[in-house]
Formats: sequence, C-alpha cells, structure tokens
Amino acid sequence: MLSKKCKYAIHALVYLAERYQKGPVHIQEIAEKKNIPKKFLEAILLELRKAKVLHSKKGKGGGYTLYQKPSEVNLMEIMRLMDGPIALLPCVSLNYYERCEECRSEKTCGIRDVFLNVRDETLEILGGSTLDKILKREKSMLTK
Amino acid sequence: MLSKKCKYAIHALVYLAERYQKGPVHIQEIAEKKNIPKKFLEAILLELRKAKVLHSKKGKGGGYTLYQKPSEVNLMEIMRLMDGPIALLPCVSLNYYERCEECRSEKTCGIRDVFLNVRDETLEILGGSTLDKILKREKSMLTK
DNA sequence: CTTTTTCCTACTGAATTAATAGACTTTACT
DNA sequence: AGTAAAGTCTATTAATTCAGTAGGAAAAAG
Repeated sequence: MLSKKCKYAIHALVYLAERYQKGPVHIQEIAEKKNIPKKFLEAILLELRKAKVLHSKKGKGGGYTLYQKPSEVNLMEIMRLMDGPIALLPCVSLNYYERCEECRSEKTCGIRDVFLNVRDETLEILGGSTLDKILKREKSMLTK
Repeated sequence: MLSKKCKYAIHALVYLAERYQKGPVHIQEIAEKKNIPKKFLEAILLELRKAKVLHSKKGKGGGYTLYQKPSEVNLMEIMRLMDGPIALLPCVSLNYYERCEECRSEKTCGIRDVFLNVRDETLEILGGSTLDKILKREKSMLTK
C-alpha cells in the first residue's frame, strides 16, 4: 500500500499540474483543496523540491510550481521518492537492490522470477502514468 | 514490499509442496532448511492452518502438510492472508476496499484508474503463480 | 505415563508512519 | 526601514506495525 505521504504527494502534484504556468501556488491552497494537513504537506513539498520535482519561491507572491512539464513527471519516480522501492522483494528491486538471505541462488529461485514479472508490469504502468495523462483522463471522465 | 512473515510463509509452502504426499513435516525441519526463526514460523504455519491452506497433526509423528494440491495454492491468496491487501490503494482493493478520503468521485479519479490497472496486472501474475509452477521452474533452472 | 509435536496467549523492542510545534529566512510592498 | 506573507528547517511525539520471544497447555503415539 502507498503511504499517506505518497498519496498526498500525488494529489498535490496533480493539482499543481492543473495550475501549470499559472503562477506559484501556496501550500495553504493545496492543503485546503486536497484535504491534506498543512504542516505535513509542507514537509512533502520540501522533499519534492529537493528532488527537483518542484520549484519554490519564498515570500509574498511565492509558492510552488512544477519544475518540469506535467508530461515529464510520472508516478514511478514520485513513488520511489516518497515510499522507496516499488518492487515487492529487495532482490528484484532496481533502485534498492539487496540480496535475499533466504535464497540459495537468485538464478534458480522460482519465487524471484514471479516478482520480477510483477515489478516489470508495475513499472511499465507507473512509468507511463504522467501528470498530464492523469489530468486528461479526469477531464474526459467528467464530460461523460 | 512483502513482510518477512509473508516471505517466510511462501518459502515454507514451497518446501511443503516439494514434500507433498511424503508425510507430515516438522516445523523444526522447515525452520532449519529455510533459515526461519522457529517460533516465528510456528505462528505463521498456525495461521495458514486456520485459513485451511495447511493441515496439521499433533504429537509424535505429527507435523504439517498441504491441505490442497500444490497446483491449487497460489501466491495471491498467500499474500492476502499474510500481508492483507495487494492493491496499492484502498479504493481499488477487491478484498479490503475502503473509500478514498481525498477523492471527490471515484468515477472521475485519474489516479485511481492507474492503480486499478496495476492491481489487475499484479493479480493476474500472482494468481497464476501456483506452488507447483514455482517448483517446476526451480527444477528446470537447476538443470541448465 | 512419557515423549514428541503442535497450539495458544501474552509480551517486547525496534522501526516506521503520520503528523505537530516553533522558530528562522526570504521576498514584496508600502 | 518595517511589516506581512510566504517557504525552510530542526526537533519531537503518539500510534501503529513488524519481527520475534517466552512459556506453558493440549493432543497423539507408543
């Protein structure tokens, strides 16, 4: 399961994608619209800024904006930033790999093979899920 | 990520599948062969027995056996038993569904759609991963 | 009636999650 | 210069989950 932190991050980013190129957005505004505790959201956005997903401006008239175009931000990278590994086993993780203690050999592990498969399918979907696609889908669903 | 509990459960079940129809297997034996803390494994096997995945016999000559054929036990059900939901969001979970607080409407949520997709692909793979298939794969990989 | 094995209840330490508090810094505007 | 409006940063905390342990009760076999 995704952590609340990660869910909040995704919701905030979708909101910012909607406001793309319409000037900085306050933490306060996002927190209210998306029902996220302000202080918690603060920490999340700060982390996303440090990872160069967001850009920020301090002081009056400040706020947050996307660092890149909505079509260049996908859920795979957001989830990795917020929750760490996407794979279900450390031994099939691309970014957080760790050897399996239980297994004799990775080559012959029939379990590993399954989760390698799950990982690949999952990354395929998440990697293709960009903010602009999510937005587009929401809009098209509204008119139906 | 899978919990250790779930990983232990899978390894134990694969071991029991290997010994299918060769008489009851002791907790002790599984614990040693698979490097699992005995007391912890005890609790896990007990849970699997209550879920009718395993059958047990007490006393001398006792031990654990699979309740069903190895071809009838898949990773989807094991993971649900051990770790709960497989879906990444409560609002797309089949067995542990909960409404999303953040979302206005599930119908028009562009985020939900992505994770519905991930869930379907994941269940497809895990549901098809039966103990006998895992065993077969391990054996075929050994001879290579 | 003793040995072997599973069954059951309760507990614990460590880590993670989901926040909250409060002071600091930067910027725009008057 | 002064002030209000933002984001920045460090620390703390309460609750929950995870991973495992302890110790004895119950059942079956011989």
